[in-house]
Amino acid sequence: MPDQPLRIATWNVNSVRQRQGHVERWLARVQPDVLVLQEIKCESPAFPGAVFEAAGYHSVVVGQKSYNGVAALSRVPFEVVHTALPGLADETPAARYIEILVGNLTIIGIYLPNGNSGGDAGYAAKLAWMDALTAHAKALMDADRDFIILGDYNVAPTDEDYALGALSATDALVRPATRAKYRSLLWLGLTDAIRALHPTGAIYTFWDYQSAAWQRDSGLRIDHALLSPRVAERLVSAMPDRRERGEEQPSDHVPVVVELAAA
DNA sequence: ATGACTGAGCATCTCAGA
Repeated sequence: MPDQPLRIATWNVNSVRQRQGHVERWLARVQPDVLVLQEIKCESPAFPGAVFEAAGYHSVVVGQKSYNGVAALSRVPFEVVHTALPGLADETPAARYIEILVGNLTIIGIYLPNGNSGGDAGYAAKLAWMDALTAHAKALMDADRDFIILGDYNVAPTDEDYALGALSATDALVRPATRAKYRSLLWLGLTDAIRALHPTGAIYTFWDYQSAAWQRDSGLRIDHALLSPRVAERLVSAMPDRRERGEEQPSDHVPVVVELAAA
């Protein structure tokens, strides 16, 4: 079955219950085919799926109390493939991973651990999560699958990806070990959708609530969409939707939208 | 030198976020 043109997006909403109206309005305005959400911050039964259903989107939810939580919304048919990152040695994994299949395309939504809390163990858990993600992506590559991994990576890949002073050099989002793991993922042969089309310049996806970060444009580029090789050939556009950060009571992240041509 | 937002939850403080 040939793949159709697709508009695929990711958005860390920082509580889906606080941002339900924002998401509804955004779906109506942008009309994505698939939207993956991060930091829904609720257990699955509390997810406002009926609201999105009324807007034409089916959903799959991987929730937990208070923290984390991911979901996928789709107006096209899909199958749920995984609700946790395969290969992660964690008895009770946090709700950070959803993998669905749309036609021949695997769509993976991730909320990668921040790594700044929990001391050395917390940072080690971030790196372990990245290792497991890379191993799984390699398995998909070896199986010759078409896929896109998008979401909140909590990694600013280069110094161009955060505003001067927005982070310290020792922050878990920019530490050399963090960036090395990210490059290991990229170097499987994946394409960073935003940088493929916009190789240089400040392009941010997050602005802290503190210190008037939005007003000063003191942002970070930490939400990414990585494409497998054949999917990268279909890439038409990729850009954060900055407009959402200027809305009332916004999330601190904005959506990132990727458009793919038909296969 | 400093500034300090937001959300959830056994809640008037703590943890986490980045």
